[in-house]
Amino acid sequence: MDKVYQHKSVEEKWYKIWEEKGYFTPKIDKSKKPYTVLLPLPNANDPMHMGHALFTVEDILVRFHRMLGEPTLWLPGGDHAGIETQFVFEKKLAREGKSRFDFDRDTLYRMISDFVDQNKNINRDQMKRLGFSLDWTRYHFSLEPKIVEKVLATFQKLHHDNLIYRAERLVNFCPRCGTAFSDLEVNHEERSDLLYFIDYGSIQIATARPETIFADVAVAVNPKDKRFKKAVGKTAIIPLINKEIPIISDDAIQIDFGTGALKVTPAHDQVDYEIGLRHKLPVISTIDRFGRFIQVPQQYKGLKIAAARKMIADDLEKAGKLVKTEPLIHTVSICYRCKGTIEPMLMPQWFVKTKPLAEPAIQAVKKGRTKIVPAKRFEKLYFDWLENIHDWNISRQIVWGPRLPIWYCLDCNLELEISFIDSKGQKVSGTYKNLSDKYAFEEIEKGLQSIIAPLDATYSLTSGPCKTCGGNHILQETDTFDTWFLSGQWPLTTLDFPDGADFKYFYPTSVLDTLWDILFFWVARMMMFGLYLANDVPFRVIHLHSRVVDNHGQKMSKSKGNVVNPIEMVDKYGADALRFALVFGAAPGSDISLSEDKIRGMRNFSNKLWNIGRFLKMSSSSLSPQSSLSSSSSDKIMLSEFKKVHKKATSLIEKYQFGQAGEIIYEFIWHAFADNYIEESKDLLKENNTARLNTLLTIYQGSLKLLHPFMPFITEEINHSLFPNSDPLIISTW
RNA sequence: GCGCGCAUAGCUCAGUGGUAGAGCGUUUCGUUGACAUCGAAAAGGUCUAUGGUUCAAAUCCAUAUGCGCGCACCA
Repeated sequence: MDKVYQHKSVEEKWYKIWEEKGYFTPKIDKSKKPYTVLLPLPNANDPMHMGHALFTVEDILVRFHRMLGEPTLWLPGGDHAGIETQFVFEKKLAREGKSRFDFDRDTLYRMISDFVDQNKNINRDQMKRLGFSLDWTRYHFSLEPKIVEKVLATFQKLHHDNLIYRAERLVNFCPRCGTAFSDLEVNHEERSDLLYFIDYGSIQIATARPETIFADVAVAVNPKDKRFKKAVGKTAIIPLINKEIPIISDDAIQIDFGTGALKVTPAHDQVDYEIGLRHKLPVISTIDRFGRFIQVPQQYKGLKIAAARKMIADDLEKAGKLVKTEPLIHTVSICYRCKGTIEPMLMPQWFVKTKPLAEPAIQAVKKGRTKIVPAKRFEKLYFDWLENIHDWNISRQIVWGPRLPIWYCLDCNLELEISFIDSKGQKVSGTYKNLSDKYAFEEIEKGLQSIIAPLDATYSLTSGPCKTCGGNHILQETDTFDTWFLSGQWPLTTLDFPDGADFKYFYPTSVLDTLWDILFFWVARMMMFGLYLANDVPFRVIHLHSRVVDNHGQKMSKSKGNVVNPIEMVDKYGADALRFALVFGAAPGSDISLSEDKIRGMRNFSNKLWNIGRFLKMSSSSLSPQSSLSSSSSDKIMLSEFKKVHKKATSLIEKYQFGQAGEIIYEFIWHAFADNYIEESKDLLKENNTARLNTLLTIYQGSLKLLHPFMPFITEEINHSLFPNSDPLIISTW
C-alpha cells in the first residue's frame, strides 16, 4: 500500500467494478420489501453543482439499505427542463445575433434538441465521479417517447374528468421569455420607483404606472372614504386623450395610500382585474405579448414599457396634468428565470383545476401515509400552500417541451391567429381567415411558429381529420406543457405505470429527498398526481435537505464568485472527502456550510483511515493468522465501544441524522481506535500477539462497513486489500 | 402585512432539562514499528438580552433586539 492514499485510480476502478457487476441494479424479489429512491432529476445538460453533490445523502441511504439486504433501487434521470433550457439556448442565439423568432418551431426544436444532446451526459458522468450508486440501466430522459406518451394520457384523463379548462385570465407573462408562467414561477423584488400624482379632472389619482393610463376604464375609491362621497357616480377624465370614465367605489381601495383614488386598469393589473370583474368593467389591453404598446395614440405605438413611461410622464407634465411625484418603495413581480418584470397580461391559457387534486395530498400527509422530515418546519408550509392553491396554468409559449394534445380545425376556426415563416423566409401573422387565400395550408404548417385560438374555438383531443367538417387543415396547439407537469409524474412514468413490473414492485417509493425549494414545484405535484392516477402516495417519506452555502453562510452563486465546484474538489481531494464534508456535522433542515478547508480536513481523515489499514496490513504480514480474538479488559471495552457506535450510527441514519452519524464514526475511528487502541497495541504486536491483531482487524473491518455509505471508494479499496476473500462492501451485510 | 427559521469558542457549525462539543485556525512540545494529510498538550465561550417555569435552563415558555427566508393583489 502507498504511504498516502491515491484516490484517483481507486475511484475509477471501483465505480467500474460496481457498475459492471450489476450491484446498482436490484433484483425483484417478491419475498422482500424493496427500498426505492428517485433521484431529483437534474437538468440533463447542466453541469454539476454542490446542490447535486448533496445527493450524497441519498447515496448514503441507498447504500445503507442495500447492505441491509433490501432490493434497493436508486433511479436516475435527466430533465429537459423546458424554459430553463430554452432560456440558455436563446442566450446562445443572442450571442450569434439571432432570436427564436427567426426560426419556425420545428427547426428551433431540433436545434435545442441537438444542443441538449451534446451536453446530455455531462451531468451523468459527474454523478459517477461522486460514487452515486444509481441504477443506470433504468435511466430516463423526460422527453423519451414512452414518458411523453404517459404524460399525454394523463392530460386526456384530466380533461375527461373535467379538470382541464381553457380560459382567458390575467396571467404572469414575461415579455423577455415570451411565455406565461404559473404563480410559483414569479418572484418578488423590492424596487425604488416613483409614485405619480395625476390630475383626472374631477379627481386626482396616484399611480406607479403612468404609461397604462390609456387602458384605464374607471377610477375607484373606498366606499368609506368621506372625501369622495360625492364623487362616486360622477366621471373622471383621462388626460392626453380626454376620455371620460366612471368613478366607482370598491373595498379593495386603501384610503391612506396616495390620494385614495385608484385608476382601474383591468388588463394590466391583478387587483384592477378583479375590481373590473366585480363591476363588470370593460378590458382594454395596451401592451402586447412583446411588451410593446398598442391601441394607444399614434406617437406611443410600438414603444417598450420603460420608454413609454418616460414619454407619457413628460407629456403629462407638459399638459400640466402631472401634479407631483413622490419616491415609492414597492415590490414588483419578476420572472424567476430572467429577472425581468412580469407583465400581467390577458391571455387564453390552459389550466388544471387543482383543488380536487390538492385535497387528497393534504389528507395523505395528515394521516401519515407520507411523512415529512423534518416535520416541524415543512409540514405547515406544505399544508398552507395546498390549502390555498390556485388553478395551475400549464401552458407555456415556448417550443422546448411536448405540445398539448389539442388539435384545431382551421376551417371550423377561421379566427384562429397564426404566426409562421413563409417559403421566402418572411415572418407572417394574421387570422386564418385572412391568410387562407394567400398561403397554402402546407406552407403555413411547415413554417409554423405559434397559434392563438379564440377562447371559443372548437378542438379535438386526437389528431386526424376534423370530426365536424371532415377537413384536413388541422394544427396542433403550439402551447407546450409546463416542465413540472411532466416531472410531477416522474415516479409514475419512470416506473412504468400502470402495468409495469417496476411499478408494481417499487411503487410507492421509500424516500424522496430534495432541497426544500422545490417542495411546491415538484414534491406537492407528485403527491397530487400519484394519488390521482395510482390512488397511492408516491413516497412514504419526504426528506428535505437544505442548501449548501459558503463558509460565511452565503448562498453560492456565480456573481458572488464563491462557488465551490464539486468536480474540482473531487479531483483535488477525492470523492470520499467531498462526500463526508457535505454531511459531516450538518443538522437536518439547516444550511450546510462548506469550505475547501473542511474538505481538506476530511481528506486528511481518509488518509488516516488508509494508514490504519497500511499499518494493520504490515502487521499481519509478519504474524501468522489466528481465529481467536483477544480478551483483555481493553479489548472488551473496545469491542463494546464499537458495538455502541454501530448501534448509535444505525439509529442516527434511520433518523436521517447523517451529520451526527458521520461524527461519531469519525470520532471512533480516529481517536478511540487509532490514537488509543492501536497505540496501546503496538507493544503487544511486537510480542507476536496474534489474538490482538485479530481483534484489531475485526473492529477495523466493522468500521469500514459503517463508513462505507459515507466514503464508498476508500473503504472498498482497503477492505479488498486487507480482506481479499471477503465480499465487496457494497454488497456486504451491515 | 402574515408566517417561519436562526442567534453557542477567532471562523463555520453540531448539541443536550443536570460538570459546554467538532472541523478549520492559534500556541507549546514531539523524527514513538502506519500516517507531518501525524502525535501529545494548551489557550479560547457569563451558549444575544430581559423576564418566567423548574431543585436545576445554554436547553422549555414569553418579550425584545439583530440576521436570514417563505408567502402576499399595496396602486
